[in-house]
Amino acid sequence: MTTEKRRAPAGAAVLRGEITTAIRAAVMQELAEVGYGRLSIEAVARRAGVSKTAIYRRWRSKLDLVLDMVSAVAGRNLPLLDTGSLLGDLEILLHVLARALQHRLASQIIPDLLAEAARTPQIAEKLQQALDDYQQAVGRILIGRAVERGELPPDADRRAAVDLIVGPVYWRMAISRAPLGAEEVPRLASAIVAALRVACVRPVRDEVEV
Amino acid sequence: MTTEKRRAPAGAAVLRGEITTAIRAAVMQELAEVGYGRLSIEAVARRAGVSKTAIYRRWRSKLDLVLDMVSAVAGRNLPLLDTGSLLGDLEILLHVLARALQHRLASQIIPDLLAEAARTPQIAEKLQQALDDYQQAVGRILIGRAVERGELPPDADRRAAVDLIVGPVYWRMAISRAPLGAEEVPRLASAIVAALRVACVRPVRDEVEV
DNA sequence: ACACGTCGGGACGCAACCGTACCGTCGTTG
DNA sequence: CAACGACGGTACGGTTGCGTCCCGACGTGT
Repeated sequence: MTTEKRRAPAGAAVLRGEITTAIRAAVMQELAEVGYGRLSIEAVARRAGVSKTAIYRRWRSKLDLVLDMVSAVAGRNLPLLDTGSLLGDLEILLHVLARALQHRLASQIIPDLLAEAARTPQIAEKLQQALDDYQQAVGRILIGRAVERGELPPDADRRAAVDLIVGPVYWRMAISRAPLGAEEVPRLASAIVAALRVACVRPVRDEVEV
Repeated sequence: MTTEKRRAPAGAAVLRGEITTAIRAAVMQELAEVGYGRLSIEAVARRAGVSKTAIYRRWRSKLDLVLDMVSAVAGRNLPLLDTGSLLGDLEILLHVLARALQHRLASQIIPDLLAEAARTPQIAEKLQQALDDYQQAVGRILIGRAVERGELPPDADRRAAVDLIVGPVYWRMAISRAPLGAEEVPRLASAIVAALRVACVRPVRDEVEV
């Protein structure tokens, strides 16, 4: 192939960012409205006011498109302030979670993709990775700080901790779909602290395992 | 219309139970495999080895079909043994939950339908109803007993209690999709008991905590 | 000012599914 | 034993979405 002089694309021959943005927004809307299973490229194009070709030029398939969006959203990790106490840190975290899950888009898309992950390995992988990162962050920062302060034993089980922290909020907001009043957060937070103190006592059994 | 003598359907003119059963099984399989969004009557018919007509004779639409199955499954409430202590009751419940969520069909169908509920009012209604029943059962029986025994204060907040009990298990099994070893249950149970003791102190506000 | 070359848009063939109408089958009831 | 009548199965038109191809438009670099 004599690709002697290959000028870089220029002029109208360049992806217009505004259109990419419009597509991304449309995907979010569609994802929330019909779910991943029924997500159709045509509907996305219609909603974005864009041609199908515009989408196929950017992503190879529906899966590619969604995977890209997931990593974009999941990439940014939440900042966890250090309030000086486990209880305070926890309250902040719960507020952030509750706020995030209050958004219509999030509360529809997240459970949908999590369900889809059970049957689409690529989605599962991406989400699992994002989830692991998140869990590690929570475990390392939140629990780690508490251990340093002496609020929790040093051999705390991070996985169990994350279950206890995130589970109730997710259940309440995304499954039970009942609002979590701001005034309920402190009580929930202190309950979780109590649970963590108990749970983080390592496998009592006859110890042995590391 | 002279509907004078109308003989009751008989002979071959009666729904064959075996076919109904085959359809139900096929729906479960399909639901797990492609989800509600992509559930197609044709695929169900194929898998069940049955004609589409057989399905349309029994249910008016896809929604009807699924709603029927949901109420059939959700109808049966789990028996909660009385072990004599909140901790014991809780361990039993957690084991039951973990066992139920271990089944492939359940762990795929439940999150899928819960996500779908966010956009299909009828499904939401059915599931919400089933969920409410379940939550009430747990709250009334499990928490109720604990209150009678004096393990929890009488004005316990059942909703918050259910969040703390079910949330972590659901998160672990259905979202994080990590197995919950039987040896972890006791620790989790005792952690939840600790949380309940704290959480069930009603809206404290400016009151002296116990 | 020209030419380059990618862009967005519309159209097309293909495949899957929906919901219905029709048709021969079959077991019970009188 | 004969006739009833709903059964299950096939066939059909209509709709929707996929993925591709071709074309005119357009704006930057030479």
